[in-house]
Amino acid sequence: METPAAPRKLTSTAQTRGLLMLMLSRVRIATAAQLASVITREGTGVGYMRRGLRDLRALGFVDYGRHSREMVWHLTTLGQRTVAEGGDVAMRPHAATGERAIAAGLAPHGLAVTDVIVKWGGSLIDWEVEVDHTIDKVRRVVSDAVLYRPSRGAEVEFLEMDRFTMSVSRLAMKLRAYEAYSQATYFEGERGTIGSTKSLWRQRYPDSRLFPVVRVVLGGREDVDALDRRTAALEQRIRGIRLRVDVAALPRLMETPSNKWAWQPIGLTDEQAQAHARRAA
DNA sequence: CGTTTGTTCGGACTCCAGTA
DNA sequence: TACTGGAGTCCGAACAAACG
Repeated sequence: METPAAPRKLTSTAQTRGLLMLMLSRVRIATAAQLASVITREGTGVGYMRRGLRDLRALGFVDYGRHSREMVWHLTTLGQRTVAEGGDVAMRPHAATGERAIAAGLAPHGLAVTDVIVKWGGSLIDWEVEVDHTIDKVRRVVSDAVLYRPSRGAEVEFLEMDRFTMSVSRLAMKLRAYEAYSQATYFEGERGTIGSTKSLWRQRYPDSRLFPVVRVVLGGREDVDALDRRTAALEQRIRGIRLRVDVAALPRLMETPSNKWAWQPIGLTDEQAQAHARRAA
């Protein structure tokens, strides 16, 4: 590939650079430490990641913005196009690069989402961030992240990050928006003929028996008790919601191996969700 | 033996508390 | 309020070790 005059010898392997590009295309923004923890154990390899990132920056594929002390990395538009042309992963053509999010001071939210994605483990390829689910002309719900992994009757899971920046009632409204999305229908068939009504969400996730679980991660505070109180308040607000909602506190998740993560269900149980699905059918 | 990966160290930066 | 010095981090580069 013709590159804009590489100023010096590259100090990283093509393999790591490719991996970095791939990871950044999935999580959108990340710190060097976060990226390192995906492929090496905690603490090691950060310097190595930095080398790769520096090379990629010299090549024009990535850039960084500052969030206080930390460098927050993101793909450039050139980088995004390159990943898309690589063909290994599906890239949305007009996805934002993350540069603006960092500049706007939204880095902490994005980094928290990245934290969960990275710590969750599994394949980064299976994640997509900032996914737009349009309900109708005025309503839509944008998922912080979607995990493409079959789970509990659905082919994906939704991830929502809350950093104590919105009120509990607004958080509840977002979950109600998910509920609306789960129940929205559209009419299929010619005007005036006998068509059929179908669930909107099945257009996008046709291989799911049940509407996906919404996982809410509460962060923004180290105080776990405060987060628990928020969980309880949220549970109150969404009482009777026809949606499976699981909640967990970010500080707890960060200190626990991901296979032991404990999620607290505050919406429907799997059985209830199945019963609803049968009744609707 | 050249390349790749991990570690160490100095410098630069940011945050914060104390002071005028 | 503006300034300053200290403390703590993070970055980058040099160095060392492991690898094929």
